[in-house]
This record gives sequence, C-alpha cells and structure tokens, in this order.
Amino acid sequence: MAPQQEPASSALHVSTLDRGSPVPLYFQVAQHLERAIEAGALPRGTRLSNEIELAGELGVSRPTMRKAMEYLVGKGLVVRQRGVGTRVVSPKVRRSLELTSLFDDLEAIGQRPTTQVLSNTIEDATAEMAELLGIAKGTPVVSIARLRSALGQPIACLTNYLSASRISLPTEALESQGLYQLLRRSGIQLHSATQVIGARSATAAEARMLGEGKGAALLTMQRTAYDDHGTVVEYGNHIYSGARYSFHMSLLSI
Amino acid sequence: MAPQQEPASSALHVSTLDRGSPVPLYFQVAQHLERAIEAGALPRGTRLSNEIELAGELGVSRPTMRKAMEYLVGKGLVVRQRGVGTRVVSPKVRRSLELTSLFDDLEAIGQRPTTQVLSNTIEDATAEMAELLGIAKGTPVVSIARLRSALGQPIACLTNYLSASRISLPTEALESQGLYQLLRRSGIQLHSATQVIGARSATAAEARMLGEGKGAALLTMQRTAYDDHGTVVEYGNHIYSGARYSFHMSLLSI
DNA sequence: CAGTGGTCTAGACCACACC
DNA sequence: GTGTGGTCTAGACCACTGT
Repeated sequence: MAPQQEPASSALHVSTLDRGSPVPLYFQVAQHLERAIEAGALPRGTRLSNEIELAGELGVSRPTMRKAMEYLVGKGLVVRQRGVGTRVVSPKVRRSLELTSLFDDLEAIGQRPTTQVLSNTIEDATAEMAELLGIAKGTPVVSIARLRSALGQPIACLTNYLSASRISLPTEALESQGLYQLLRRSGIQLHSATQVIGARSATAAEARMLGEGKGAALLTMQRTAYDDHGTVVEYGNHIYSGARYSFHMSLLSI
Repeated sequence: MAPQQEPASSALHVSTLDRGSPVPLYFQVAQHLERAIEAGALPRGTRLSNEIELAGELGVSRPTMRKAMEYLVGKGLVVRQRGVGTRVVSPKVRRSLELTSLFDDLEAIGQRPTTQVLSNTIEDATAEMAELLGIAKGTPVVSIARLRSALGQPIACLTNYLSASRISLPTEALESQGLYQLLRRSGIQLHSATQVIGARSATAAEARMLGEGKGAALLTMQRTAYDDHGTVVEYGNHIYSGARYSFHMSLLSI
C-alpha cells in the first residue's frame, strides 16, 4: 500500500471507447487518459493503477493499454518506472511542453501575422542553389521572398528555394498560409529537416526592411527539408528581428 | 514483383542475436539492421522484405520485429507505408540527422573546448531566481558562471542557477565536464526542458568578455530543465558569440 | 486481386524497486 | 516476498496500395 496515496484508477468511464471507429483503440484510450489528466482529474504526481488493471477497467488487452501508455510517455504527460508505477507529470511541465512560437502566440490572441510576398519567380539554379537543393545547375528553381509582419511591424524576412518541378506556389496562397501547410496539402510528405540557428548584425538593407537600426542584431535560420525519398524539398534562409522574435522549443527525455 | 528491385532481405546473419543477453531482442535486431544500413549493405531506397519474412529469417516473432522497425523509423533510418513496404532513406538525410553542435564538431577534431569557471557560489534566492526555479525566495541557490572557449577564443558565457539542496558542484568537475553530464552522474533524472533562443546586441562588458566589438550580435538562450517530479532542476541563461557559434538541430516527422 | 504494414488479443516470463 | 513495468510469443483480422 502506498504511504501517501493509493493508485488512482479514478473516473475512467469506458463509455467513450468505440470499437467500430477507425481511430485505433490504443489512441482512444490515450486520449481518454490525456483528457482526464489535462482536466485535472488526475493531479500532479498521481500514481495510475498498473496497466493490467487499467486494461481490465477499460476493456482492452494489455498490449493495447501499453501502447496508449507509450504514447503518453512520448508526449511527456506521464513517467513510468519499472517496479514503481506510472505517475502523472506536473501540469507546469506539461504546459511548458506545448511549445509555442511567437507566431502561434499572436494567432492565439487573434493577431494573425501577415505575409507579404516580395518576389515569387522561377529561375535557373545557380551553382549555389543547385548545391543546396541537390540538383543540377541550371534546373528551374522556385525562388520566394516573403516579409512576415505582426502588429503592423515587420518581424522576419524569409527566402526559400524549391525544385520547380515539384509544385506550383501561387502568390495568393503564400500570403494566406504557411509554406509547409501548402506543401503538405500538395501531397508532399515531409520526412525530416535540419536547421542552423545563428545571430549576426543586420546589413543596411536588412535593417531597413525590418524597420531596425543599422547593425541591429538579427536571428538567422537556414533550414533544409527532405521528403521520404531523401530528396531536398525546400531550402530556406530566414532572418528575424532579434528585438521582436525568438524561437521557443522543448526537449523531451534529455 | 517490384519493377526496379525486389525486396532485399540481404545479408542478415542471425548469428549476432544473443537471447541470453540482457539487451532486448528487438534492440539487437534494430542495431543489426542499423549497422547493415549504415555499412551501405542496404543502399538508399532499398525495399526491405516484409516484417513477417524478416522476423522469420532472424528467428523472432513479428511483434519483436515490429518494435525493431519502429525504433528505426523513430531514428529516421527507414520509412514505412502500409500497402507498400519499408524503404531505406538516403544516406545524405541520415547523416544530416546526426545533429552536431559546434562543440561536438570541435571534439571530433580533437579540439576539446575549455571551460573556465568564473564563479561558483551559494547565495539566497532573489525574487527573480525564486520565480525561475519555482522555490521560495531566500532559499539557498547555486549560482554558476562559466566561460567556454575553443581554439583559444571565448565562445560563450553560461550562467546557471540550481536549487542548492539538490547537488554539490565542485569547480574542478565543472571545468572538465558539462553540467548535464554532472547532473546525470549525480542520479538526477532529467525529464524535459524548454528553451528560448534569441538574438541581441552585446553590452560593452559582454563584448569584452567574448572578445568581440561593442554591439556585436549575440545568440542568446534561456533554458529551464525539469526532473521527473516536475520540479525545476536548473535554469540557464547563456550568451554565445554570433560570429563563432550557432545551433544545429534536426527535426523528424514534421 | 495479392501483398503490405497497422491493430488487437491472450497468454507467459523476466528484471527491477520497495517492503 | 509482492507488485510494477519490460519483453516476447503466436495467432488473428483489418486497411491500405498497387496491379
């Protein structure tokens, strides 16, 4: 028997499980527990019943229950220790894990950032572009430059290259939605990306564009995105106003 | 039959599987496949045999084989599609996923970055420290300032706060190994961390310390690390020379 | 249609933590 | 010890992709 609290199986109603649904059982179970945790029904540090009991209560097999648990562990909501049990992570940590960028924050308060397309052309790849995209020099490349603003102030200047053969990117679409959103809707499956984040002083032109003084600190990011086949989908070179933007991220199981 | 290449089960010798070993079977299988992939035995785009066949060849059950596959998918080494099969991703992408920081790069070429402890004191938490660490004001706090250099040049200035009750951090230890390494060896289990990366201009003092001109662009990072119980283990406020450092990272399944 | 990965089940044994 | 999560097995059915 636990000294402080006995394992709380708690108010987990089986009713919400739908075996006819196309959404997997383990996922329904996971969402079930997730909602219970987020709703505060299972306070910080609560020890869940063991997976056999839980499986029994919810009417699923143990492997299914385990898969649900693994999902929750992966999301950082619970911690498991062999021989000990499963405990609910503190809500403070859980909230901090819902990583938000400034753009997300702005959206949340109804201040949708605006995007102005500065240029959207197709040109033959220079040696540098070809190198970055892993294609032959001279191949047509889509080159985009966008200016992101929020609250009436410019925040970032984004330049991107894509292999022209892959997709067409209408300027109107680029003004209303993100590049990655567009790519995904075009059926391009992204596999991974690598990025480099740095800082440098703005040139005169950059400072003017972002409404900063000359020599202001810029946050820079270069990103290369790959699809499942290992070919480069997109290369981006972005600069952000250091005064008005920062990257927020969270790391799990470090 | 595949038009270009038939599924290659390939040179997978069962010999290396050791059922008596404490390392799980699925992990041995995964490592097995990983080595085969990295060694180039399974070139980019190779379709693996289906998991039932593979399981049979290696003498494990299908669930075990699946778990190995899930591990490889998680590492970004293979891509799976229902109804299609499992393909090996391009070595270029795989290499890009082995994220390296500049510090790692330096270590790789034998240029171990040096750490100079500027201060290592225990003081009562100010209101700000208390807020950051989630403790009461006035509680003793370990406060550390370190200067990281490489190739004879300063690169970063790291300041950290930790609850003093948790651990003692000898200055000598801090000069020879990283803070996180020390924490882990002290049995502190890290759960997650959140960080904010930004850019700003250096103050005169900061510029002097990092060997830069006044107003040079700095890369900044604030990080809060939590343990399994949801309590703050560490808060760090770091500044990096924008000219000499940048963050490298990779994203999977975006 | 055949072949693939995705899901689910019912059992078993083991390693570990705590008492 | 007892109880926990971690691993492994053998089998089944389904959803999706390609032909």
